[in-house]
Amino acid sequence: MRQSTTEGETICEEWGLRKTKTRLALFQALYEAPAPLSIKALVKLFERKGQNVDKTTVYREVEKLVGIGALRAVQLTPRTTSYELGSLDHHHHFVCTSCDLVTDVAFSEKSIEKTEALLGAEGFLVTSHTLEFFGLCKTCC
Amino acid sequence: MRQSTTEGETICEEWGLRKTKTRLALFQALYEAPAPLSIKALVKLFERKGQNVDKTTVYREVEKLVGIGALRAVQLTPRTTSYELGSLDHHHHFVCTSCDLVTDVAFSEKSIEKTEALLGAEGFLVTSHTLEFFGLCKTCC
DNA sequence: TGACAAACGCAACTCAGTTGCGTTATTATC
DNA sequence: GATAATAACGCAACTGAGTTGCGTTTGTCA
Repeated sequence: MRQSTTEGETICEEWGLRKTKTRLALFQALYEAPAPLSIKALVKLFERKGQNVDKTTVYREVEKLVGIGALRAVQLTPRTTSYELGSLDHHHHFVCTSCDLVTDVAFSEKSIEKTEALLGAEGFLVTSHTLEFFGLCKTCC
Repeated sequence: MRQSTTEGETICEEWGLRKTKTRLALFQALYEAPAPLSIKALVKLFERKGQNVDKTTVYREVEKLVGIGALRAVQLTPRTTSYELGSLDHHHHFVCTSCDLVTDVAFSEKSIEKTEALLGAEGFLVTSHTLEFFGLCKTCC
């Protein structure tokens, strides 16, 4: 029985990164997760799999990986940041304000109104949205 | 010389709210500000005007006012929440990642791409945007 | 003007995220 | 396989936004 290559190992090779336990587990977890994960959720997940990792290590790891583009940080709640794989296509999220469920939303050049209508047709009731732009202003360009 | 009615007093009357010093100063500050203000910024502003207000009071005040719709909370940075008047037309924001300048962006049914092009024509370089939807999922509806 | 509820200040707290520092593990080279 | 360089790691202490409890003050209405 041959040893198969995990998703984490593949990503590490793509980015020329050391294959550490934490990093492999992190990529695997985010690859399997249906939605972005918070640091707290990641630490808990690793614990349940019998691999105790300090939160500081996870914070430093995601900071590095966001920096090189291997991960993306997403802000879906006021206080906590979550993370998803940087290789995913550009997309947005739907957050249920009652049960905290997070679903990916493909945007694909449609307008916000059309997207909301589409979500409505799928059974989601959209009550609000946030749209913020980031970049450089006139004087900082 | 007659006593003119301030913006804060008008808003308090509209919402049937007590005209407290903090509340009047809060509405006035947000009315005059060109962009959303954080709790820290508000406390500092009050201090500079010679009116010391405890941060707890400001937190409780904005919580109440967001609850009734007199204010809106906006999340433009990972850790801190800012506030703007709830009476403002639906709009979005441009955040300069270099100097933290925040500018209001009128959306008016256009697509994200058109809005980014418009901002570009005005001298802003948009490098990214966030779009998140909030509401109730299928099971919570 | 007095009574009542809303608003307030202060101290202590929670919790996400950060920093410093000494130790351990991964990888390239021998 | 041994070894040296460096990246990764764990732990403890810290920061800073936001919260809670509680006793006091203030705005409003009868």
